[in-house]
Amino acid sequence: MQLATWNLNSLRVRLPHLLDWLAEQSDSVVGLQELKMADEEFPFEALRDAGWQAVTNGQKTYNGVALLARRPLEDVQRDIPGFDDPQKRVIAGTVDDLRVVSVYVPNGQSVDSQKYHYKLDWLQRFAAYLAEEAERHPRLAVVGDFNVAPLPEDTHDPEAWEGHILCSGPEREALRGAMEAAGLSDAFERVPTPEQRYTWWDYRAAGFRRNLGLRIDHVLLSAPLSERVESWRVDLEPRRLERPSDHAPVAVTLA
DNA sequence: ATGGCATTATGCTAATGA
Repeated sequence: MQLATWNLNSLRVRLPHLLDWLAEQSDSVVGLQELKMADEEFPFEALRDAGWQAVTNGQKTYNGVALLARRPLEDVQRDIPGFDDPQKRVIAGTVDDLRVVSVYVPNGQSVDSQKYHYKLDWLQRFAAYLAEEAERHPRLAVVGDFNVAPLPEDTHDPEAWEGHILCSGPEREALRGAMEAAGLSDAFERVPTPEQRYTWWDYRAAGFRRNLGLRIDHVLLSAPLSERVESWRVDLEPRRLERPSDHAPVAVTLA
């Protein structure tokens, strides 16, 4: 089976891309981010017709996350319990014996901005939540847009990005701390380094054509799942289409 | 250092993203 994640940057605009991409995916659980759409508008019917169940935590204009699966999604949890946050960034569900979380971590705007501190606080809350989820669910997968490039080589220009938003020390430490607290490891690190590792490219300055990308979308796995990783890939085809999302889908296959 | 491009909305300018 396969675990995947895709920040769509508007489900309304990207629904045709999503349906085309889903048609090529076999047994999968897919996390989506940046739906920018309220749950009442979510295209449940189009997805059901395509063979996918969906659970959503939507929001108008900003944020919004979902989980898709070909099999029933149960025990659905929206948001981080006990954290009063109006931004819809988390949804969790269970498919068979697999617990999956779809997350859209705050962007942070710029280092030391108000949004940056919100991001760091948010990651602390998320870490505590993941630690609890990991205790409850030995087979835990956390997929999404983490808005953190973990390593210098996860950017096209490590010197230029060093210390900037998505790459600052506190952000990287917060992500690593969350992973350690929950016993999660990056599926990317379980496979030989692929030729293409970036998952996001700036719309501006022909970022995709020049491959000026970042690796900020991740599939994190608890130990029992980590051992089952067979491959990690980023699908570039949707990024080449007209009016693409600025993110490409990432998929990890498990034995 | 800035903007570059895209999406959305108490819309034609401003906020946000990464």
